[in-house]
Amino acid sequence: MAVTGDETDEETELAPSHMAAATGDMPTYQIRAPTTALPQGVVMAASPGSLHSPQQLAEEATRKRELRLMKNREAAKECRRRKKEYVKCLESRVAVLEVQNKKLIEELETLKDICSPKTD
DNA sequence: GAGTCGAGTCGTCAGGATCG
DNA sequence: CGATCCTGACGACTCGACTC
Repeated sequence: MAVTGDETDEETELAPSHMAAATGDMPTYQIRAPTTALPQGVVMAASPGSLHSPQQLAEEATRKRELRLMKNREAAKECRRRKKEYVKCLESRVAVLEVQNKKLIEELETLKDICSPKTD
């Protein structure tokens, strides 16, 4: 499958935050970062003071919409990246806990053997 | 090879959360 | 309170596996 190579292995603390609100489930893996950086190639629109004709207003509206779509596109990508990372994090935690659980069960069996009265 | 299916990805919209 | 951010949901698209 031709997939975008956006895998990262950075160790980020994924802090569940607000929003157990609506449907409750799905904890969020949201990291509020100061992302004021615009996607490459984005040029800020002309200052609002310089608008005149309806055509210019329409162009401004179009520019705003395109900028919003572009930002949202990037936001969606980032959101999906974080979600993948969160899931990966959960999966590795599951793996660790499974090993831990297995060890505890083994330990329990050993202790049972030691403590159980011999019936010979 | 053509058709179908399931899984994955992407862009967009809607609406709640947050910020200034 | 308007602007912006974040994310679930949806539809469109692609790709590989499978069947005929």
